[in-house]
Amino acid sequence: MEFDYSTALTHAMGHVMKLHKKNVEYLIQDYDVYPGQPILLMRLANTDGLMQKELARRIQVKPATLTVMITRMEKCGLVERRPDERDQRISRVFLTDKGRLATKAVKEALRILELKCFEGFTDEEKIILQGMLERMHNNLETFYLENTEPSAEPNE
Amino acid sequence: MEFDYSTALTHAMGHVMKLHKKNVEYLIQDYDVYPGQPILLMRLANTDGLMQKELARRIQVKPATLTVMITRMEKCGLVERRPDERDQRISRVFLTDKGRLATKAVKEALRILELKCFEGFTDEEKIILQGMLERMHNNLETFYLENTEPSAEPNE
DNA sequence: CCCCGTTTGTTAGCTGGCTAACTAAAATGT
DNA sequence: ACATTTTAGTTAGCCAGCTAACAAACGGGG
Repeated sequence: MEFDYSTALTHAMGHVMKLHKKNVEYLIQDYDVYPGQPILLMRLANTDGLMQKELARRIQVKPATLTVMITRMEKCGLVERRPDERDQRISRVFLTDKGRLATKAVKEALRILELKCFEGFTDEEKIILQGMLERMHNNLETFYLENTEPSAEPNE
Repeated sequence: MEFDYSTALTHAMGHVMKLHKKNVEYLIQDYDVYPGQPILLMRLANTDGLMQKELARRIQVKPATLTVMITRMEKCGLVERRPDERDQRISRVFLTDKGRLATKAVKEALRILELKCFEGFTDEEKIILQGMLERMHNNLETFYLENTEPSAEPNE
């Protein structure tokens, strides 16, 4: 009656995501884009000019992490910071022209890879998978909140 | 006719895995075990005494990465290196008693989390998901090999 | 008006992943 | 038997993620 993690579904899922990441890196290697940046570029392509805190929240990363990434990307000329006029604490992040070009390439790479990844899948299967992922996410989030924020049921 | 990565299934899957990792980190925080180590400990619990290269291959990590991890874990007293008697280049990695204790706790945490993650899933659904993950893995691996090792069809 | 708490962002220092360049030991070949 | 190549592991230096401690700007209360 042993639990064998090597057969766990989350373990298999981790391997798939690792392989996906390796593929992304291969496809974007000719641009000045590093491993963590595609997801950030996709977010910026969608909505430019967010403040860093909000941007960090959207891509599920801590503000401190984003600071370093943005600084690097600014040096590469992919993005630029512009201070907010009203609130001097805030700096808003925008894509440069070079950034927009890189974003286009990254988006195409991700599109191709998504196609390849689900080759042979029916639309119905993809919908089923999406539903499962949502349920997993809910389960994990509930578990996390229950453990870290035992604010509910304070007594008894 | 735009591709929107925020709706991509791999994107959703990445979020699920991130949340999973956050939960693992929460559950093991009281032990001298760091984020990348659970998967390594699980492997060692399964088969002790592997040479580093083989161990790296099993957990899908480069040998250089493993060197640093093992060195740190050796300092923490979780594992120990023993030189191979026949081949002086090889060092084999073993769990210590402390390592075995930590492994037990990690395994329990992963078991609980796996249960929570798939709460509400039927056995059939889990089998379906497993099949999908295998197909995704195959698709991505095939794509990677086709691109990086165009050894097949050398001409024409 | 000024002090104090809050919010935004940065810096420092850690783990973990990678590649590239290196060392040392073993295996091979002439 | 010696030189060469191959293999295992390490080191250095990079990017990405985190936490903790900090600086600077905003805002509200007395």
